[in-house]
Amino acid sequence: MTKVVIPRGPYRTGIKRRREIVDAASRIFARYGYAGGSLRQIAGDVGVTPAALARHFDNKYGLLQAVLTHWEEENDYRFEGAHGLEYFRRLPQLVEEHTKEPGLIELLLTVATEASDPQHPARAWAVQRYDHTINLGVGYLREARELGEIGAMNDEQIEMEARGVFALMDGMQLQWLLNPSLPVARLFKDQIDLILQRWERGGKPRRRARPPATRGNPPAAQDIKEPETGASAARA
Amino acid sequence: MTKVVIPRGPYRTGIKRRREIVDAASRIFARYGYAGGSLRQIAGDVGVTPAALARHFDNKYGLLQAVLTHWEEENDYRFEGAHGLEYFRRLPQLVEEHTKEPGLIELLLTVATEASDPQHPARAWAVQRYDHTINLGVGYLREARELGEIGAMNDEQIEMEARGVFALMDGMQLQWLLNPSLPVARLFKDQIDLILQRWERGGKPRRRARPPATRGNPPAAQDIKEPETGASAARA
DNA sequence: GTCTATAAGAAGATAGAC
DNA sequence: GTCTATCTTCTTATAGAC
Repeated sequence: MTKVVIPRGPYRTGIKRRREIVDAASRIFARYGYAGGSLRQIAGDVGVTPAALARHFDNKYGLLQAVLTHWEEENDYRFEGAHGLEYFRRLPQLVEEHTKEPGLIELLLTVATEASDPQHPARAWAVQRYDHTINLGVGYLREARELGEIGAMNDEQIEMEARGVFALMDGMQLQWLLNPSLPVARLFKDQIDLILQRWERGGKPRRRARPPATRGNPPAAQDIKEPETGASAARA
Repeated sequence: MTKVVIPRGPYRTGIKRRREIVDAASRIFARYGYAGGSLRQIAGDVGVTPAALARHFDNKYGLLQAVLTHWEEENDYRFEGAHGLEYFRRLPQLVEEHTKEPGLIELLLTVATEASDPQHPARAWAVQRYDHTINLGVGYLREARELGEIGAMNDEQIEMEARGVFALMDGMQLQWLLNPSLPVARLFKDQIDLILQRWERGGKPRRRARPPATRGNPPAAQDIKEPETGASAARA
C-alpha cells in the first residue's frame, strides 16, 4: 500500500492536497479516459480551482503520470510471498477486489486501450506495464515448473499461457465493466481452475505423449523475488 | 461485404461522400477514441470542412452510430455456414484479419472501454453488442453439445466457457494493440486449440454447489436456440 | 448538396494579487 | 500555496452563400 510519511510543518497541507488531487484524477481518468477527463472536473472534485493543480503538476500529463505511479503502488503489494502456482490461485481474489473498488481496473483498461494510439503520451507506460506483468507471470510459471507443480512446458508455451491468463483476466473484467451484475470473480475463478487443472495434468501442446509429471514435494523454495524473465513481451 | 444500393441521379456523390466520412471517422475514433477524436480531424481526413459533416449526421454521436453500424455489417458476415465447434475454430482467422486491418478491433475495444462510463452515449450499444456476441457463442456451444462434439456441459458452464473465449480474444488483441509485433493470431489459435481439446474431452469442472449465474444485462437473454448465420466477432 | 465563415462555449495554460 | 482573471486554442454547432 502507499505509505506516505506526513511531515510536520507548512508542507503538510500541500502533501495532503496533492494526494487528494491524485485520487480525484484517478476517478475522473478512469471514468472519462485521459482525453475525455478535464482538469476542470478534477479541480472541481477536489474543491479547488484548476490553477491550483498547476502548482503540483507541470501539465495534464504530469498528473496522469502521478496517477499511474499511484496505480502501480496500489497493485504491486498484493502478491508478496506467493510462489509458483500460488500466484495464479490468488488472481481471482484480485478480480474480486477490483469489483469492490473498480477505479483501478477501470483506469488500467481505459489507459491501455487509449494508448493503442502510438502517439498517446502514456503509450510507453502501458507497454512497459504489460511487459512487466507478463514477465511476472512467466517467472512464476517457470518457478512452478521447477517446483514440479506443473507438467512439462517449454519457455515458449509458458509465455503463451501467461499471456492467455492475463488476457482472460482483462477480457472478463471488461465484460464486467459493461455489466456490473456479472459475477466476474466467480467466473474467473472457475476458468482459472480449469487452466490450473490442465497445467497440473501436464499441458501438452498438441499430441505429444505426456511426459511423466513429477508431482513430488517441491524442492526448497528459493525465494525468487521478482522473476524478471526474458519473456520478451517483445516490444521491440 | 457491405452492399450499398446506389440510386441514380444527383444523390450519388452524397452517398459516396457519406461513406468516406464513415471510413474516416472509423479511423479517427479507433485511434483517438470517441472523446479524443474531433470532427475537425475527421473532416480534415476526408478533405472537407467540419460543417459538411453536419449535412450527413445530426451530431457527433450520430456519426459514431453510423460507424458502429458499419462495424457490425463488416463483422457479421464472416461466419456463414459455421455450426457448433466450427464457429470457434474460425475465430483465430478473425484475429488474423484484425491484425491486417486493425481499425475494426481497435474501434471496438476503444468504444467498449470508453463506454465503461455509465453516461457514455455508446454505452447501450456496447452492452447490447456484448450480450449479442456472448449469446451467439452460447448458441454455438449448445449446438456442439447437441451434435455430440463436446462432452457433457450444462448451460451455466456453457455461458462461462463462451465468456471466457471472448474475454481471451479481447485480451489478446489488447496485448497486440500495445505490441503489434506479437504473433497474436498464432498465440490465440494455440490457446483456442487447448480449450477445444478440453471441451472435446468433456471439460469437467470441479464439483461445487452454487447459485445460478446471473445472465446477461437486464434486457438480455433473448432466445438463442438457432444461432442464425450472422456472427459477430470480437465481441461486443 | 456542399461549402465558407463564424458563433458560442470549453479546454489547457499563465500572470499576478494576496 | 492558493486564488481570480485572463489568454490562446480548439471544440461543436449553425447561418447563409453558391
